[in-house]
Amino acid sequence: MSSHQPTRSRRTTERKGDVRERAILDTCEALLAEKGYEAMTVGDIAQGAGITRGALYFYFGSKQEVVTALVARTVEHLWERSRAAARTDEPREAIAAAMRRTVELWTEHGLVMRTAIDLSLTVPEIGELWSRTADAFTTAITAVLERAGVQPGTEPDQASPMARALCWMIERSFYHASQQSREDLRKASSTCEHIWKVSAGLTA
Amino acid sequence: MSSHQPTRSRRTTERKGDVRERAILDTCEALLAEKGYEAMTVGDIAQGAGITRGALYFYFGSKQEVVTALVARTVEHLWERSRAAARTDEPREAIAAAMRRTVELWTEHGLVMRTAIDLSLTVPEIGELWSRTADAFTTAITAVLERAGVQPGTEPDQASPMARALCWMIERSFYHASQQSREDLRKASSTCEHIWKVSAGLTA
DNA sequence: ATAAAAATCTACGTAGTGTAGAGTTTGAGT
DNA sequence: ACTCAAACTCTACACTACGTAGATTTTTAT
Repeated sequence: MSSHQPTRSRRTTERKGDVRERAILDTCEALLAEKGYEAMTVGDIAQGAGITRGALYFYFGSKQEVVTALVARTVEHLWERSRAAARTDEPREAIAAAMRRTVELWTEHGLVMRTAIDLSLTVPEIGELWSRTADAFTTAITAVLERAGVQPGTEPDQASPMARALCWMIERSFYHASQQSREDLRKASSTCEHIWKVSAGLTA
Repeated sequence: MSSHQPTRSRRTTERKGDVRERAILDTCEALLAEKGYEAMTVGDIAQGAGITRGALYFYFGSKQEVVTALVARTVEHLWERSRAAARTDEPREAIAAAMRRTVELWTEHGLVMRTAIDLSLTVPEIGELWSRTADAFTTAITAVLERAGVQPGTEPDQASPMARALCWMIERSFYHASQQSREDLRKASSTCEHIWKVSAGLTA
């Protein structure tokens, strides 16, 4: 190997470690699905990634760090997807679009998102990541509510606090539904959408 | 000691173990507040209760069993309180009353309730207990919605699923608020109450 | 070709869990 | 008052999983 890469080789061929790192995170995600966080041991992850425990500690300082990295990777994904969010003006359509996107996110990344929520309390780093994500969603919801005519402000019946509550409702509903079937996810989505609309005053 | 207790002594003086058991649960609750579930070791609990680790394992088979018992004890409390629930017919007042009660519950037992939620996934027994509790709340909310004129049924915009979503909203909102201040709890309560009313069609 | 950096390994120290089995206290029946 | 079983408590141990140390091999850059 080693094509010496004429000029554009500021970044040489991908480090071997980068591949391993990805392998570790992938294995971690798989094991998380298979046996859950507690039952999953550092040895398991290493074995799955084709290295020994000792080698794994070269990449990550602890089991928690591995999972944190996995969450970070996924959340990164969410943010990118969110940035490409529809810029619909019609509130009714904006809400429907948002819920469609949320269903997608949870079908694709439900496992990691559930893990993030579960570990938010015990792993501060993850708590921080998830808290940021929730804030982003809350902000988005607030905007829609205001555009639909809800009073802006921080009083209990004004946009901000309402958005926060709706965000928690969505989080929890999807958290549970995504453990069941894809069908449950769809139903939960419809219900949340309905409550969101009603809360926005779009009662018709 | 040992007054021989003429006739009514079918149940002799409280077993020493009963006292210990209570001491263990009390200590567990205190430690949970102080250092959290993960950091709290079985040795800590035993020490706090004035016995050795070995002795503790006479009462409970594991750390998880201790916490499960604690949750059970608390949930028991909730149920009793719930049975004594106001039987108001006027929906608006029923909602207000329910939220008042919920605030009480979370101010008094927030810590254990949060723990129950956190461990629901990893400790099946606790998951079961909490799931029952949530069901009870959902049923109550459903009743109020229906009395307020919401269509009964299981379609996404009918009473049952809506009640479930509202239940999750309340759970999550209080979960977070109870980690902050009593004031936040009050605010969260107002917001949830408002959304609940609007969802019930009590928009005036 | 060589030396630094990157990656990997084996071996060890530690903490916390749960179990075994022996010892002590309590109390109900005689 | 005596006794025996149940209730209770202890010390000691085995096991698992984590994280660290330090030696060793592989890659990569010059």
